[in-house]
Amino acid sequence: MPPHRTRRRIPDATVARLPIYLQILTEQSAGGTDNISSEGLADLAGVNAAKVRKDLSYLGSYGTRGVGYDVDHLVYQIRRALGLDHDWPVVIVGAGNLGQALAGYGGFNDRGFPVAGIVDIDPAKFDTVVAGARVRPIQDLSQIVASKQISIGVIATPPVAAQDAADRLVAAGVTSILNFAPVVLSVPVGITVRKVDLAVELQILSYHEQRRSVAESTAQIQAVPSKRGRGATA
Amino acid sequence: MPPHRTRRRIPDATVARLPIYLQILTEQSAGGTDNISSEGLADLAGVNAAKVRKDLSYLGSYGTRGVGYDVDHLVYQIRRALGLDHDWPVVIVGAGNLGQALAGYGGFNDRGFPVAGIVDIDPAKFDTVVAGARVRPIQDLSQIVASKQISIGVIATPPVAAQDAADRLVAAGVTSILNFAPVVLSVPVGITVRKVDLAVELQILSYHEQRRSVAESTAQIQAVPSKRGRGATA
DNA sequence: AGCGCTTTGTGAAATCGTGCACATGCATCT
DNA sequence: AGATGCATGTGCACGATTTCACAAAGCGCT
Repeated sequence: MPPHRTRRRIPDATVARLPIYLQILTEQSAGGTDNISSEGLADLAGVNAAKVRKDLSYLGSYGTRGVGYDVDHLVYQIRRALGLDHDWPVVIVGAGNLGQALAGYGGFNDRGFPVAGIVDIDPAKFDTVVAGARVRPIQDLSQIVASKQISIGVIATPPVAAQDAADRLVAAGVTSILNFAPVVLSVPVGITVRKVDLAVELQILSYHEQRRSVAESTAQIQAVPSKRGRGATA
Repeated sequence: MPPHRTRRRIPDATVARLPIYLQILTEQSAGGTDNISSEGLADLAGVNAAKVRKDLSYLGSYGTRGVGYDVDHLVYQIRRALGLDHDWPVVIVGAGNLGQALAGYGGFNDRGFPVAGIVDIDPAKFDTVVAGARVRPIQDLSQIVASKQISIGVIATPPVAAQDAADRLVAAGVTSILNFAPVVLSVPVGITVRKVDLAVELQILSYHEQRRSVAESTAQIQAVPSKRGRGATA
């Protein structure tokens, strides 16, 4: 059996951090840094050094004791673990405000997720060109997915249309869905769904703001305890 | 002391789920349902009923044994816990593709986060009107934040400008930041940052897709084990 | 070649989150 | 009023994740 056989399952929490490391390492590589320690990477990512080492250990032993990690090699290994050694074309359902912005957002194409198609249910939108892609009728979805070997779909429809969009995507053969609509989708087992809800993010910030003001008004004693240092706060 | 004193700290995992419950309950309320059981809510949210009960128990004992929860009262309590009993105006930094889409995205205004201003550094964009808001120079940021009592800022700039945007927001007095730029921000302790990175989400999906294909090619034995049922997958 | 410095990789402990199982308490019916 | 049934609220066990702490290992210097 080949040396790089299927590694043991990587914990979800780690999978969620690997893209961050990847982004930082790519920047470092571009900046000419060719070696980095777990502590250096941890500082840049705003996490604990031990966590970085444990995360990376799930990929294999690619560091050098006393030295650190070779940046380019780490980039290669993380990309491989995440399945980023080839492009994953995506199809966007919904050509409204958000769908158009997503199609035009450079971050998709640049990072290995070219927009292979964008569909809508509204005939008024057909054939309008959004960021180089022509909007096509939702009836063409299956054909687009099949012909371009797409396995990832993005839902950018209004809430009421989201479940229908999901059903159509699944029927067309898509197995992963990124959902921007503020609804909980119901999908068959085996389909992976991730939800990004802007209002939810803001509401979580609201919670922290609210706590802040309650704390301020009730006690002057307890000065900001926050165990959080510099860097992103959860 | 008042009965609704500062409750004990709510776990992050619970805070992240409360907005989902809130959304579902709001829909249910609009649909005429006035009572719901933990199991009913759990099904709609795609989670375990015990988890729902435990989550809600952090807010207090607002259910009735043998009956369930009063939908409207739960909506009220969750809103209060999240600090949604008043609006939180937000300011958007960056009037590019994404910034414009965000400003035009109804989900902000509708859910208690009115866009109180949008600023950019590029003079060419000044005074263009985006979804009812006039783009203003970034120099006006402090004044906007101060005059409208803003505590939440949204960063929708290109990656290189994001740290500067964060510094300016913090200097202007903002204490919570929602960051859409794919960079790790460095902010003083006490500032809450949440990051939404579209590419990260896609990369996580990519990981699952990649696993799927590896699994398919190595073993036909192990049929999709997936302990995940219907509903959103993590 | 050996020594010492540095940083990895990983057991083990501590913490956090989840889900089960059931006693508790409310409402309804007789 | 008492009995019955049902769904909440929570103690407890389990699993996942984080953090600590240290032995193992590479590198450079003498």
